[in-house]
Amino acid sequence: MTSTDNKVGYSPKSVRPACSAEQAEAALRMLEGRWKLVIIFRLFERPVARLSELQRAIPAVTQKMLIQQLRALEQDGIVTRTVHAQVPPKVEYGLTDLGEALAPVFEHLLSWAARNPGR
Amino acid sequence: MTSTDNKVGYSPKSVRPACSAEQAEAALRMLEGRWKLVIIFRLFERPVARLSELQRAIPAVTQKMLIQQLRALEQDGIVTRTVHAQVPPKVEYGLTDLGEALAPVFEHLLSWAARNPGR
DNA sequence: CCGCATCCGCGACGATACTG
DNA sequence: CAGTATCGTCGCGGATGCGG
Repeated sequence: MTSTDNKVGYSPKSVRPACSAEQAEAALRMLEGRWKLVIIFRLFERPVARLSELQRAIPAVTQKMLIQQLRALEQDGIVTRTVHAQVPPKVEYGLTDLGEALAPVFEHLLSWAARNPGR
Repeated sequence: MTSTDNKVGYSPKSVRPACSAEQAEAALRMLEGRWKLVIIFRLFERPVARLSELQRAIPAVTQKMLIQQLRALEQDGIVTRTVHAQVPPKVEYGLTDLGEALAPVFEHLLSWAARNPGR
């Protein structure tokens, strides 16, 4: 894929929709937000993570935003939230099937990240 | 810090990093924002688009945000901006090689969008 | 100690009107 | 047609408090 002659004959769309524009924008809405993609990315490398673990894995995020975005992701059926009623409290987060279905997206996103200059 | 404990043994569903976490988060930063992904998505189906065309394609976005996000994407080397000095003014936007490299990401993202319930 | 909610301040974002 | 200016709203960061 290193050849640049791929641009020749670039008349049609290089990305096939595969879904309606409304579905696409709806999907983008549930992935937008300052930390959602980062959270999902971390949940891929640690499928069952406590809140404190996610905090340690993503030091830049505040606890408030972490909880807030996790709840939103839970509402959208992307992450699971399991509360263990005990002392000290223990809440574990994970990915649903829908969340794990994002794996190929992240794989290509990460290879793209490795490709770009970073700026 | 980057030497995170490699507690392997996870199921094969995990995503292979393929790049550093810093690169990943840097990449996510340049794709975050309310409309950037939608704009890129539209630029895939219309590789050379004027501002008014993008406005028509994305009715929900305001002109201010459209220009603002396009400038940010241009700064990050994802979209190109071509000004034609004439009357009436004509400015065309397109994808750079880096932007077009996002194609596989969008393909999987769109198939994921078609899969999820939408909500 | 861990998970979570609340109050405050700022910057991103939405809506409208205006300029070249 | 492309872009700017202005104002109001809301997402987000920071700090604090509270229950288990």
